[in-house]
Formats: sequence, structure tokens, C-alpha cells
Amino acid sequence: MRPPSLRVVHILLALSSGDQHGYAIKQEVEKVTGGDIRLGPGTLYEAIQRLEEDGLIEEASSPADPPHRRTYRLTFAGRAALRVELRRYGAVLEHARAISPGLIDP
Amino acid sequence: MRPPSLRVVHILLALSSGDQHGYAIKQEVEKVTGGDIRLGPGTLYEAIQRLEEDGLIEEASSPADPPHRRTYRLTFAGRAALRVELRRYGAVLEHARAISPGLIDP
DNA sequence: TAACGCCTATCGGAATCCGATATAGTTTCG
DNA sequence: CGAAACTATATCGGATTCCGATAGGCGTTA
Repeated sequence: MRPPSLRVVHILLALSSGDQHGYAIKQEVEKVTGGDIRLGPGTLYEAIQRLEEDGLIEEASSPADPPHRRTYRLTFAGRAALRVELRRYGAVLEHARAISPGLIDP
Repeated sequence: MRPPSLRVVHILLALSSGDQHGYAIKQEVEKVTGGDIRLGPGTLYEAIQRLEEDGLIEEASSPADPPHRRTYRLTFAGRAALRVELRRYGAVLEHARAISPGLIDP
């Protein structure tokens, strides 16, 4: 299991504040990144399958949902993995600011 | 050309404050990440080749260097690509803090 | 010269990316 | 009503990237 890519981090983050189904995740990610990160169907659903296999998300569909819709929730492990990756980003940024000020901020 | 992975961002960052050869990059990345991110030879040299092909780094070896050592420097495009990716990380972190406080900081 | 650390390179299997394609249900609107 | 557009999921296939294993060459030191 490789560390999640930025795309996958966005998927996890979209689930961090509430359950979502795949298509809604896609829309939210594209919205919050201003279209910077897009998720084609291949990327999206294969990533979801992988995350479920790895236990970072789990299905949370309710009988009230439309039958062909699958809702997912972030697991505890998923939240932990998200935190780890965000920390990595924070560390890179901190280091970048330290050694090369003017690279990010201007 | 896909966006650079976190590993590759670390390679670019290692070059942002001065020219380096591959092995020195590897050592610096492992040092600054406290061993969190390791670079095996395959990852390292293939990434370097790709970055050179894409024009993000260029060879900067001098005749004074040992003959089998290849030193690289970050190009203008490389610095720009690094900046773009760091901004993405910053944006994710900002968003994560906004929607899910307590995910990162505690 | 043997051993060790430095330095680069390639191979191959696995993982991931991602557009194209397919399928279906739902909503919108003329 | 019926066509178009949107929602929603799934799979295929080629390309890219990862990354450990393997294999060198060079320089220094014992």
C-alpha cells in the first residue's frame, strides 16, 4: 500500500466531514480545488475500491438510498492515514519555507 | 507529464538551494524527512531522468567533478513546478484546517 | 588486494493513473 | 411524451510511476 496521492488525499478529505457517494466526492473535490484536481471515472472508482480494500473507507449505504448509489464513510484507519499524509505536506512546506523563503509566499 | 509526487517534490526541493548529485539528493531527502521518505536507486535515478527530460532539472556537472558523478541544477521551469505543487499542498492543508479542525493540529 | 563507502544504471513486477467506453436511472424542458 | 442532459457506477487498456533487486565502476583505507 503506497502512500495516498494528492488525489486520494482529497477523496479522504471529502469524506472527513461526512459520508458521501462517489460522484458527490468527485464534484466536491473539483469544487474545492477550483477544478485544479479532476477525477475521471477510472481514477475515482478504482481509488474508491482500493481504499475500501485497504480499510481506509467502508460502505455506509442505507436502504433509503437509491439502489444504485454507494455511500462511503471514512474509517478510523482512514482518518489516521489522512492525518499522516497531511502532516507530511505540512513538514514539506515548513522545510521549504525554512530553506528557501520566497519560494512559496510571494 | 503528471504532477510530481511527494518524493519528486522532495528531490526538487533538495535542489532548490544548490546543485547536487543524485546520491547527495537521496541522503538529504532521507535526512530532512527523518527517514520517512527513502529513495531507492530505481526511484531516484529514474526520477532524475524524467525530470531532466521534462526540463525541470538540467545537468550542471563541472570538469572538476569526479568523472562518474552527475550534478544537477533546478531550472526555472523546475522551480515553477515546485512552487505549483507546494501551493497545492498549502491549499489542501488550509482546506483541511477549515473543514475539519483537530485533524492536523492536535 | 580486499573491503567498504560512494555513485550511477537498468530490469521487472506491481501499483497507479486516467481517458474511453458502457450502462442505467433521474431530471429537465420544449 | 420524448429527447437531451445530468447523475451514478463499472471496467478496460495503455501509459506512467514506483521501488526493490541487481550490477556495475570508482576511490580510499586498512
